Amino acid sequence: MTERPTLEAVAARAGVSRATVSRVVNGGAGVRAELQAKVHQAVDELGYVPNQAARTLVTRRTGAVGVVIAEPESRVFSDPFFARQLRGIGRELSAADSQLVLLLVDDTHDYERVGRYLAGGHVDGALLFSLHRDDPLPAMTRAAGLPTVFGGRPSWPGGETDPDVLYVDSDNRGGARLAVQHLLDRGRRRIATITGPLDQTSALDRLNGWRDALFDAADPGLVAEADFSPEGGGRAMADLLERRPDLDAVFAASDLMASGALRVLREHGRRVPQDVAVVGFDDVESVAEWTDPPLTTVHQDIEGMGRLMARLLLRRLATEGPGGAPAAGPLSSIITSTRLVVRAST
Amino acid sequence: MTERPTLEAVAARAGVSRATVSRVVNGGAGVRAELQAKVHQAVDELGYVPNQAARTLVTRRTGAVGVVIAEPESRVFSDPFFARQLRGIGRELSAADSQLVLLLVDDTHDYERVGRYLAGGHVDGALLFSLHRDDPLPAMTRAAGLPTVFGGRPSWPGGETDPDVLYVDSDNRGGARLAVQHLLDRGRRRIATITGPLDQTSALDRLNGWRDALFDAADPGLVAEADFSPEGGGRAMADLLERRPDLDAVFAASDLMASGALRVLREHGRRVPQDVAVVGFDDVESVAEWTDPPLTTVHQDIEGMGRLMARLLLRRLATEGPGGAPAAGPLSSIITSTRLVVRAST
DNA sequence: ATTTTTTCTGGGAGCGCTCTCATCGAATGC
DNA sequence: GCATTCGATGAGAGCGCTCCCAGAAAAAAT
Repeated sequence: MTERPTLEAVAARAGVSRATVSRVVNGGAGVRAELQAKVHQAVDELGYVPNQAARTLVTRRTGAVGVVIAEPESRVFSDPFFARQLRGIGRELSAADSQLVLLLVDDTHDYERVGRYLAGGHVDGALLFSLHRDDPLPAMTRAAGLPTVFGGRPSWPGGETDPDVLYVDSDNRGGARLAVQHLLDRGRRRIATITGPLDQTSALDRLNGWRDALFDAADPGLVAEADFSPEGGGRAMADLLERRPDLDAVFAASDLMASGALRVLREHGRRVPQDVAVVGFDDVESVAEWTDPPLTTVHQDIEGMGRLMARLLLRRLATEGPGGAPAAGPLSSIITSTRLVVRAST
Repeated sequence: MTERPTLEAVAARAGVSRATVSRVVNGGAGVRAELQAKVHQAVDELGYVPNQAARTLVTRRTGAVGVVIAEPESRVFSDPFFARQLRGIGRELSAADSQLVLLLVDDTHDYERVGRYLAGGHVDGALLFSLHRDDPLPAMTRAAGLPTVFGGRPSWPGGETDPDVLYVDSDNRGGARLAVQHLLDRGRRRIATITGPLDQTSALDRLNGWRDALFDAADPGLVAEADFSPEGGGRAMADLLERRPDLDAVFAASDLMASGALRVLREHGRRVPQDVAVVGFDDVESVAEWTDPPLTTVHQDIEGMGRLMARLLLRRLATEGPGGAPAAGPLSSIITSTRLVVRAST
């Protein structure tokens, strides 16, 4: 590995000062065109690339944003939800010329390392996702003073109302109400629900939406908790069929779980939608459109949520960082709306 | 965001010098226990976290490794291959207390940003994956003098024999031979193949393995190129059925493509394995064991390959970096073996 | 022609850390 | 008891960069 050239070297070669090279490298404002050309030539000849560590040390900016997903890889890579959201984030950051750094937290031991990474100033801000109750990450980024935006409503006490806590979430509760109301409109009366892990607010909110719509008919015996996976959804469905063989509809809190439920219903000889109607949540095309029958589901704009998260963080960085504008109006969390997409499963 | 404490502040509080605090923070070798305790207390009280940029500036180490995947998110997140390999890498890096930084290259514009990130000294080394022919990344990391390990045999001229180029690959060609030989042993004679994108060496090698085993029977009309996806595999299968309705076996260069092929065969009323035998490649349980019928396939240890890549890179870093041991024997690329797993599709 | 203003450019401090080297006290050897 | 060695500590240089400020040069105004 040959020695990497420094600003100094470029300056010497171009016959100018370090300061001038620095100006040129950073846009060249206020430098004569002639000198700029000289500097550029020297940069090319030497193959100069600025040392980010040195730059970060003085500017306090890294140009990178950390995205932390606290789920086992297996889920991150199998649930299209993450991919979609990540794409939205990536697009937005890319447009702002920021680098997305994806950090996966798999086992507990990783928390410490990731925390150190975040607190160590490797990134300008953090996007945290899919948090479960008591996740230590929010406390970590807060202690580190790292601007953070959450994907999904935070679950800790007061988190929701704290103006310093920014999050992007979809209207889970409203969406769930929509789904269940639709089932009621179709004449269904014994409507079960398969929930996500109830230590996540999204799962909890969807369950509450189900309760809202059913009032007294919200029988706890019609609730089965799963984990957002197809297998979990299948198991929950089997469980429900055993407990309440007379159920005539199911609201699954994710498309993936709904797909598992559909399979189990088929195995039990129940026809969908004739015997049992099924509604999902997410509207991930690669799942909802390809199930048999295609799934009625609650649509949320996942990629858009990712974009919003990124945009919110970028705006926060722009106002809080050094040289930032003095707050162009307060930032606030965002709840995106949902809508029902009716296909053949209801 | 409150001012973050510096080493200086900790030193002042503990009543020692900066140097001593630095020693303690980095392991505490050669510092009296009494002082160590004092320093630790000061660190805790102040909530001190070392500034990585400053540290990196002098040590030239970041403690992070960049993993670059040059595929659209949609593929990265739907092909279990990446997840598995990533897990292997993550495990190994985690054990070495290094941070995995995942960089996704989606459109062409991203190359420049990722290149800048890699060259800018954000990471100590890079792991590059799934490269297509003429991918600019290898040239970038080489120009930046960044230690790099490749996933899959490099495709550029001389890349394979250059001792400076390290890669981990499985014996794709041998595996493909195994698969086709197995089909021959089963008495099949018109054996088609569905390949991956032929600008990737893994796809090319598997095609060559198919040719090896068939000799003269390797009819170009029995080859269809796809893209490693189920849909692509399905399309290729349909294509083959049209061109060679009398084929009696298919070797698909990935399990995902095989699954698509199985679906299309079923739709065309061909029974597997009676009418057409199918072999895949990868042995990703979540696919191969769940197809109908379960898939005979070539097994490769994907997670193990990820671990090997990481280990190779770490070893390279240990020897090349500042203060590195003077090369504990030369490093070399690794080809892992494959084996056939026979299930019900043949 | 002289002064004032405006543009450019360079000098130099300093970001927070590590690491070499000199220092100093204590422990050891004779 | 004095010279020698050794371990623990601190002083200080410097990593590569940005950015403030002063000074030089050019342009504009008097």
